[in-house]
Amino acid sequence: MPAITLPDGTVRQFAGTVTGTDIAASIGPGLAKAALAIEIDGKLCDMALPIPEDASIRFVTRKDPEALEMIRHDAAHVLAEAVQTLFPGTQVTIGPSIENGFYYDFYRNEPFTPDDFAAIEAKMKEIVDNKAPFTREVWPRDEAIKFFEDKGERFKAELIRDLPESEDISIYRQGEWLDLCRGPHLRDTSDVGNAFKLMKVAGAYWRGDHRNPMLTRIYGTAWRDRKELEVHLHQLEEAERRDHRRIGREMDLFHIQEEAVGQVFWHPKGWRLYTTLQDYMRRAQTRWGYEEVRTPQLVDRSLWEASGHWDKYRHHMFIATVEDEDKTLALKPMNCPCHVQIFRHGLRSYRELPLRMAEFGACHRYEPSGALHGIMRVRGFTQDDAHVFCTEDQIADETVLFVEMLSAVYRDLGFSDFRVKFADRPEARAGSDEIWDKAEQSLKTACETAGVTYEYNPGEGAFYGPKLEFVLRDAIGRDWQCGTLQVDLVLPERLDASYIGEDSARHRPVMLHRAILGSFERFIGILIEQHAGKFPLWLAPVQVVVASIVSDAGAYAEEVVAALRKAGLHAEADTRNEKINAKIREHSLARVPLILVVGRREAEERTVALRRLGGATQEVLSLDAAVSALKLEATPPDLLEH
RNA sequence: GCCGACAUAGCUCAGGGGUAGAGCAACUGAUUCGUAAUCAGUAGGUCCUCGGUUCAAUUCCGAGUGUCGGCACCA
Repeated sequence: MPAITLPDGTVRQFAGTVTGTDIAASIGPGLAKAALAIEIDGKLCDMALPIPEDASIRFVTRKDPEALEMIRHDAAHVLAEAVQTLFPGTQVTIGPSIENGFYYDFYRNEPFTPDDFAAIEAKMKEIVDNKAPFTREVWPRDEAIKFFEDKGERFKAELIRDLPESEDISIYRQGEWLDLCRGPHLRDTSDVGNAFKLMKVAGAYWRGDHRNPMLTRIYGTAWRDRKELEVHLHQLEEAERRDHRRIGREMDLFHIQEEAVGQVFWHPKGWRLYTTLQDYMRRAQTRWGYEEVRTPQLVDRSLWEASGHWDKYRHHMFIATVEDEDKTLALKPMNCPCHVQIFRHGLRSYRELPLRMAEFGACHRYEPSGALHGIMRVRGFTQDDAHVFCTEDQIADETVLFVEMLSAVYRDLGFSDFRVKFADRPEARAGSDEIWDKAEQSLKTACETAGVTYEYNPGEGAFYGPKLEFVLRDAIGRDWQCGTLQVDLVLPERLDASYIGEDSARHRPVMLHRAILGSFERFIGILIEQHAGKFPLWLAPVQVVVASIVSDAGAYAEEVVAALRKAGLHAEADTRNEKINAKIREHSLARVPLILVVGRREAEERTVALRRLGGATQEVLSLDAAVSALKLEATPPDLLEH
């Protein structure tokens, strides 16, 4: 006699074991039709699952987030059935739901191509239209393994073998087809609906390990209805329009070419953006008590051996030799060992700590070819790097200070939203467990002091210490890891850094590695995509174009430009023999934030007609008023008087 | 690095075993115009590189390089 408690608190008694389907039917035909799944005591289950005992339940309908996830998961099953029907001999592996959709990994000698999509999608629609119920069965482990092995499905058999003994081996059937699956699933294949689309094929390693065979993965997107699908496809187009590689070309900011793979040729406008950002960061560093340094690009192998990088990262370092000298040097992949050299040059006193040493450090790393991506992932880049040499007691205060600085910088650059992840010891690491215990504990304490809440990112720390990762979210909801704060008790030891304490004895300092932007290249890529190239005025490479209407106003336009430049603005004159419509269109497409239109009238009255990017209206100002207003408006946020 | 796709004018792209095509941009000329495209003309190419097949390859085949999408990697 199970008593079923509904979300509104009412309790219904049933004569014997019931299912979600029974309960929904007993409540009403509307719900019976709408309920796709049932949550039993907080656990999402199939509608058809028998409920023998008292339980609190809740029905999941198409509008619930869980339903969308199930639609995607079911779509993956439907995809797998379609593929195995059309391409016999293909082995199935796994197919989860993911953000915006699903994928399924197959093993097949011949990989799929997007040309196969039409046929696969057609077959999927057929399967959906068949309205085949998803039914759950629990099989004995040995039987399941034998079944899949006999079918030649060695990946599935391996999955079952690796399931914990305590777990049921559940099999879901949909019509003729079946798959090992934890579930839960929707009622039948028609619940998947018609708002799905196959998107791309890709290679993926079995179980994510590059030593395993390569599978062929088919990605799809799936939604509740066609309208949601359309919105998603539209967002993808929008993201493509924001692509920093495209905007970089359109705005003439930078390029990359074959002779310098993974390295950026900054064009004048891109470099202006870069230096504006660098100037800003330099001011921030000064304000927060950093000293700037500069260290060599090429450093002898012995230093990298001492730091441990040679051992671990040699294959990712650019090595340089000269014919006349028997030496091996490496382009620095990071700055920390060099900063330690400055620290240990001469005796340091505890009075100097915390010592904050910053460098816009140009680094080179031989990134795997497949990792390269525009200017976001490159082989030559510049970090806004710094190392804080301090005592263990100072870690907490330094963390507080750093989080304060990072928040201010992100806010000034237009990012208000960021999360923190705590990455602890990786498998391959330097230093004893004791040291790691200490480093992780002090970083946790520091987070508490700084009021930083974080999520765990297990095993993702640097080889010399745990780290905080600062992940910011851009205008279209994508996450980017930029900032980092790492506690390092290993390198000071390895590179023999010390200071004289109050007790006149030598002590090891702690090293905090930290960056806010990460790398300029990557961060500028993010900035471009965040703003879709429409930068805030202070960052815009061309801030103002003065466009003349008639050639008689040309001289005045030049005069306006000169006045703006004198005030420190990046201004250009457009006195070409073109119609004003054409000029406005062109500079608007070039994402110039401000256009000053000048014709005969403005020249006579010494005024300008100000038009803002995207705006339909204009504002007529005197030249002097315009110059001082724009100068103020173009002031970097950290230099504004509050 | 691995799997797949792609590489044609500055850009976006079409084409195809036998003089290489469009739009935009560029250049020249005319036009002097009031808030998102004035008109006309001209020029522009090792069809990524190297090899093979062929009477003939930019096109077909192979290798390499690069880019793109994933996977793996990201000190």
